[in-house]
Amino acid sequence: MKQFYGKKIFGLIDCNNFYVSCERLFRPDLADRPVVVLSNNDGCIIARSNEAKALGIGMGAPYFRHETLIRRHNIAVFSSNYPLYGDISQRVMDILMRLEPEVEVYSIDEAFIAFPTTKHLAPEKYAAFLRNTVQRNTGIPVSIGFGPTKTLAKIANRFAKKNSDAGSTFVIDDRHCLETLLAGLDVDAVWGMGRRHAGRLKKQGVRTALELSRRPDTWIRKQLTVAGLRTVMELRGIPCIPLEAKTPAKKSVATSRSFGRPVLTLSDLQEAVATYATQAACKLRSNGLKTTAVHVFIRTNSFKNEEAQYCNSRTLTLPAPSSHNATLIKAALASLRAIYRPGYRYQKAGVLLTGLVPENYEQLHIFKAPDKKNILLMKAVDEINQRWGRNTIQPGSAGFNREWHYRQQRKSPAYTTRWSELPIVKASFPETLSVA
DNA sequence: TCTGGGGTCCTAGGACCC
DNA sequence: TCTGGGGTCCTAGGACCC
Repeated sequence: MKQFYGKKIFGLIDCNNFYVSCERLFRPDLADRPVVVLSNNDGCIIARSNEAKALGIGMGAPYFRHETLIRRHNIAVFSSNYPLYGDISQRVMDILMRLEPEVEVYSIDEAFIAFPTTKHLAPEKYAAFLRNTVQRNTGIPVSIGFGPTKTLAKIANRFAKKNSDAGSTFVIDDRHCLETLLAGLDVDAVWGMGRRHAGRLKKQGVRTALELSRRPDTWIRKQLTVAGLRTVMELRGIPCIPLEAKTPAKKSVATSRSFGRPVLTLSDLQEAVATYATQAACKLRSNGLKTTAVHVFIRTNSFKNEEAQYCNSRTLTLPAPSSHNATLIKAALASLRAIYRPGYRYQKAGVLLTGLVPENYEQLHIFKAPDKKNILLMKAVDEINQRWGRNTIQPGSAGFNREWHYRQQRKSPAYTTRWSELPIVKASFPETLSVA
């Protein structure tokens, strides 16, 4: 780091087309074929291989709009397989954590690292080493960007991705390199500048990241609030967003899904909401948390202009923090009954838990002793479902027919997380092989 | 027929208190 | 009967991220 010497270097390691790369791990026959992965309910395309991108398939594009193109080009299509992606992600992160003391797991497919400039004398070489290690040990290709701030590491990473010939790594290491890069970068490609911000900036004549970085602070603050100002400082090479190596405690937990078909009746909605409350409660327990507020929402399909629209939500505060299925279901269903209106075609429902507290935090209810039996019961339920599959034991209110349940027609096996779905390898010896 | 899900942070405005 | 300013807390909505 020539001009940035003496400071910290931030690195962003980003798995290339992560979900697609995970699917390809166990399907080497797909190495050169275009591949896409779909969102829940097989609705949108949320990951594309480079070949699929080249065919013009955009991020988040509705699947049904591209069906013809997909057939014509023999594109492989997968429903999302989160247990698989989560497991592979963990393996990638484990490797990074073995090599670096400070790792921030930023998302399922990205991690930041930070180290003093003196630690690794040639960042270019170190980036190549990291990349090769992850590739060799997991089979997942990554791109790596280094820069003097997290925002600039993000930008370096973007150029690394485009630069697969140069080893999929890129280092921003002096003022000239930085300014050349920013001058060629659209504002909406800057981390933290979403569509709204970028639109407003462009109206005011700010088109590139370099132009943005040269605007006065007061102007930025007014247009984009303090978060925007932080981003601009980072573009100038001044670190404002620290590395967070310790995962902060969760503040909310949500479970929501679109339905596989429109839902009209209260009883179907009740099954769905009870199911989501159960899943959310399970997430709470696995994070060692309890909730104090249960929020429920329902909504019709806003893409259907010709249909009557309705959406509503309600929050219920619990008398004492809880993570017990029955308690959360009861609260969620009470809210649902209050907001349900007949005569609409509902498309989505969800349960959001907020006001989370650690499970050992005992805000005792005046009239009720803590229910030890329930705690043991939930523990047993979680262990059984963990071992035998998610719905082995479920509350009756979550329903058994589940006609509203979302579609997932093209899911790959849970190759690495279920014994029954492990890939099978068959080896055969060629006849000419002589055994000594 | 068919358009995802799960998060965080910031701000403005209202309620409330002294 | 009339009247002030400042502070805190909470919530809803908007913006962003992957």
